[in-house]
Amino acid sequence: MSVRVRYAPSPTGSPHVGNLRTAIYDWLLARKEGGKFIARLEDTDRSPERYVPEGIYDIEASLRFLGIMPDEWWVTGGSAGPYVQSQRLPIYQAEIERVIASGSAYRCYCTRERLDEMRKAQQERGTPTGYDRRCRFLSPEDRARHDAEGKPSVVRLAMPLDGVTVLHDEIRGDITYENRLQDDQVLIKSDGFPTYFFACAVDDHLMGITHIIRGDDWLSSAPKLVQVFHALGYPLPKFVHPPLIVGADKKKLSKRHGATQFSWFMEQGYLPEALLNFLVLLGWSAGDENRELFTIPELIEKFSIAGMSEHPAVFDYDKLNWINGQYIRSSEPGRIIGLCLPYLRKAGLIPEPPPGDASDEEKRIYRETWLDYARRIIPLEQERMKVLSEVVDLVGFFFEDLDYPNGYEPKAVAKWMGVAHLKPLLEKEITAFSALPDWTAAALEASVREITEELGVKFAEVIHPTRVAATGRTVGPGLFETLWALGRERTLHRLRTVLEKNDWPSTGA
RNA sequence: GGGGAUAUCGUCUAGAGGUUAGGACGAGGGAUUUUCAGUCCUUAAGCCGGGGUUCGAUUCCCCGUAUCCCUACCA
Repeated sequence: MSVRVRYAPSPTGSPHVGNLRTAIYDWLLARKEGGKFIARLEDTDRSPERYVPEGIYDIEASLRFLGIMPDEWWVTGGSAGPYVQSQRLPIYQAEIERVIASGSAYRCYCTRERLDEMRKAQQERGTPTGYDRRCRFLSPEDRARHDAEGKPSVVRLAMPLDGVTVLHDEIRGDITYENRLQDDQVLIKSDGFPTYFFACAVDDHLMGITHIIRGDDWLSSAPKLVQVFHALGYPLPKFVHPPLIVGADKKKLSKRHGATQFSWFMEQGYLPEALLNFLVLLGWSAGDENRELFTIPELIEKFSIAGMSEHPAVFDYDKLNWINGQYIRSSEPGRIIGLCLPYLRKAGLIPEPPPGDASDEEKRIYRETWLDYARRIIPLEQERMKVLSEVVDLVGFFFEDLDYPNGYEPKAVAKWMGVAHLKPLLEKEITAFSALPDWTAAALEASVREITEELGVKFAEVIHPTRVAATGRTVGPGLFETLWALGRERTLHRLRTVLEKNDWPSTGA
């Protein structure tokens, strides 16, 4: 039987990174085994906090971003649809009637109040909590009476009262649970919607799912799911419970650990392959290969359930940044430029492009003024970026109108704009740069080295003040590439401005 | 309270009944250099505890401990 795996998110907003890691595992397994990757929307919880209709777009965007497109899902359909649980109600209805008729499930008329009180009392007594099964043993007459009265009800699983349920997890092996300790799980809620357990079993069976891959947090309730499969008379798929992703405090990763929503990572400028690479490694390893960076084809080839770890993994933002930096550095500059432009526009460093119906002339000017400039600059910072959004801070000084000393780092000014040889240096540079036949990094360097000689100072004593005068800061790409990228006009303008406005010590004249 | 899972450097992990317990992130040091970054070299850092099995356990078993997860008409 060919492998079919599913990613089953709930539309509660932008998916959690742990959730997407599971999707990645699903996808890798499907690709590795030549199977199908299916996505199914689990929207059976209709409470306003848990049902965010727009959340579905975040899910789609995340999958697209990562490049892990389902073979069958609600967007494109498929032979086992519909792939949205709220559209499958009649299916659940038919199946639950069958299970009730078989005696493996029963209607429960207990009110929430009674359930709450019962639980409270159990907690106070220190006894295990759980439904007391009152309705399980209702007489047919009582049952008929409740139904006749139109009492609201839920349907519960009639959990076996003794014996054990053995779950074979592909990562951890056999796990044994005592049935008497399992609750009579609600399968159909009073609003008619199925709960996770029921919908999951029905859908996974009907969709031909061969491997249920889901977080470790499902492990303790797994026997209930297994019994639902039994009650329905379905064969069991394979179960895979990867370890949880946790925060630095070892607790299940959540909002309070910082960013966990996938959308945040997309906004920050993490590359898809970096995120995928990092997430895969959080709970899986290629074995004896001492390597952290894997291409997607390599991951598909090497992936296996056997390589999955069984203990939780702390989400390490530092390592993610390192991996992302690696991918940024090894990307084609053109790609990075294209990805960075939106950040520059958003920050107001470059304007929005002219509209489609603008004149060719306008478009040409935009391109030459902004795009060509950005194209010169961004590659200079490529090896410094950890995330794309950093480009704004990194290249800001290229775009901003520096009007000395406004926009200059005070510390940089204090350190270098008071040195004795600054004035002759600037004067010589302005003269030399104006006359430079070719505005290239090499020519600029030759020129500055010559000036250094004339001034009789160390190279560093020329480099640093020149950098500060031209950029307003002490750090950045190599000085000559910086000046080259800045262009002759901007460079001269900035040097002249410093020359004019600097607070020169009185010369005694 | 009950149940389940897990335990190798700070973090992600590899590993085998006998190894100098390997790699990576991060941290420290050094080199390169015009700064930062990068790159290269380098250092420190680990088998939870106690029993048992065994000639020999970090590795296998048991117990303990710790941590996490579940304990909803949420998934």
